Amino acid sequence: MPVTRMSRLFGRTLREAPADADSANHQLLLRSGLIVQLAAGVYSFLPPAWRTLRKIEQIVREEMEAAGSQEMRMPAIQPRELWEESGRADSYGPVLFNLKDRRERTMVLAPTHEESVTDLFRKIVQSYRDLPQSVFQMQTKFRDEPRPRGGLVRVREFIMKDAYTFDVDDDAFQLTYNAMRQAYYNTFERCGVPVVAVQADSGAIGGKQSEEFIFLTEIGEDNIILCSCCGYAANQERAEFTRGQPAGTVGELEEVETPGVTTIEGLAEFLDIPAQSTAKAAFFLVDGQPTFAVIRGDLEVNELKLINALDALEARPLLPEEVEAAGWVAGYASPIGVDPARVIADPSVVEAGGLVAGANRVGMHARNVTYGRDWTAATVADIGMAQPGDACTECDDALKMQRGIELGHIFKLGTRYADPMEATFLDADGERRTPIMGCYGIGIERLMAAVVQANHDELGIVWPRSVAPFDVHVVPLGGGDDVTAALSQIESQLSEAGLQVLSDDRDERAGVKFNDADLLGAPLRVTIGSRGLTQGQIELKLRRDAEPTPVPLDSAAEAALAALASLDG
RNA sequence: CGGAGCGUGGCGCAGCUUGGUAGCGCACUUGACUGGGGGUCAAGAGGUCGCCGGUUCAAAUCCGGCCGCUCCGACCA
Repeated sequence: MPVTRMSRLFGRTLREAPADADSANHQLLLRSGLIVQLAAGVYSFLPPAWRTLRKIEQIVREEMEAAGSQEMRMPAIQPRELWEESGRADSYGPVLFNLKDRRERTMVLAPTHEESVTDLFRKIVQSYRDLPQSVFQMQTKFRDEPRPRGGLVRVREFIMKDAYTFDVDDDAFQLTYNAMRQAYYNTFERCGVPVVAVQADSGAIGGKQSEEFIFLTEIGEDNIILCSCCGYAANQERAEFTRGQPAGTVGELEEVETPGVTTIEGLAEFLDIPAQSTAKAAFFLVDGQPTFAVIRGDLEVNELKLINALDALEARPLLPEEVEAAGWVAGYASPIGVDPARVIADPSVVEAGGLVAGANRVGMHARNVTYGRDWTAATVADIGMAQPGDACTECDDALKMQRGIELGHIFKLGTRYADPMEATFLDADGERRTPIMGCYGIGIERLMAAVVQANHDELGIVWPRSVAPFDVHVVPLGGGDDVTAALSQIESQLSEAGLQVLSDDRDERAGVKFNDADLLGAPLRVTIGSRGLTQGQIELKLRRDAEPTPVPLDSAAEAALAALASLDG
């Protein structure tokens, strides 16, 4: 393997990070000259970064193949009709990069490949004898994200590993899913990034159950609810929680004057009652329909749960004028008298008994508002947002919340795509059946960012050996004949041993070379200087260690291999 | 899409309020010295000050419009 010369390396290190970079990984990736931004959410990956990305890809590839998946390739350019067939042209619409070919036909740049693979399935698979099937691809995908951010964390053009599986039934699927789940743990472990699997919402991909593999870090963009007692972990989007003691009252419905009181906090204070004794109304436009959501006053509505409970596609808070048009009084709204078909209630208000709610008149609230007696809702469902401190549904311990980055997401798709696209097979009885699909994604560049975030210090990156762009960073000091001779000996011994070697052949001072070596973060540094050579010694230093170790020049290569081997354990 | 901020040499920034020859640090080139944690000295190269328009004798600076980038939110594997 040829030695890479620092003087020839395409890219430069920076002493100061560009002002745009916020997180440690983004700053280090820029400072070390690994990535260069071209546009918002669009980056170039210079040679060392590309080496790392290929190593990550290879780990992913090995684990996918070990799980029985076959690598393949699918088109990035696709006719928009394919997306209309699955029904996602609209739901995924704004994220799709659209383009027209010379015949004015509308094409899209694929953001993901469920449609493509389902199309392939129906063209290829006819019999249960052909199942199960598992394929994967690592390709560039394109998403016109509303807001790229965090360096490589959310970008618009990125490599994604996606695997897709097809099984004859739920039982068979579960085996496939479990194997993939294990492959995910293996993959992240090998890349040196700790992850936690959490229950998640399946979002625009669709389907029934899904789990995200989260790297917990303060720079993450997802909120993760965790129970340190029993291990429950879920994205806040769908986390469940116990609602605590109801604080309802018993009595006749009666109105009470509450001038100027329009918030739950104000109401609780004005009437000297706990927020748990109040009902909160929140108004949403759900798939175009004004919807009245009711939840206990101390809780917040989780819009995603709301959408899922109503089997809807989208929701947003109503604008003030829309609230008025619906006949509701912001700040004093009451579910009493509202068409139950437009009301959705959280169990917290149903179970509580009498609560203080609005009276649908400015300046008036009502006491003892009781579900079932005074009002009802067509839908009663969990629409509450779990918060840190809420009780775990499994063990009643207090839940915690941490930020995290979603590195992988695995889904049970069920028949979400096979149904609309009419992908079927014949079973042993000659009956036409629909395959149970799964899909399994990993963002490759995002994973690299997580590797850096999880493996750095104040001086630079500390690459895990498995994905380091170079195994060894050789630093010759001075250009004396003794150094030159030892350098050439070491370089050839290390590269003949199969190591990837970066050699700093620049005429720079020691400090400059050491700082760049720390920044670039190769696991092992080999320092060759006259000072040591007079005793026949060179120095080895693991990047993660503070101090170098002198070793005899003659056995330096073996010592280097041993030092690297010590990292793999 | 709503809110905030920023666009001046490769990177980090000053200059703008009060219009008048575009500056500093790092990096880069050449030379000398130096040589184990971003060294010193000397001499250099490099910028239509994001773009377009306006005001003015004169615009980086004032005014209008647009574009780009970042952050918060919305949204989003």
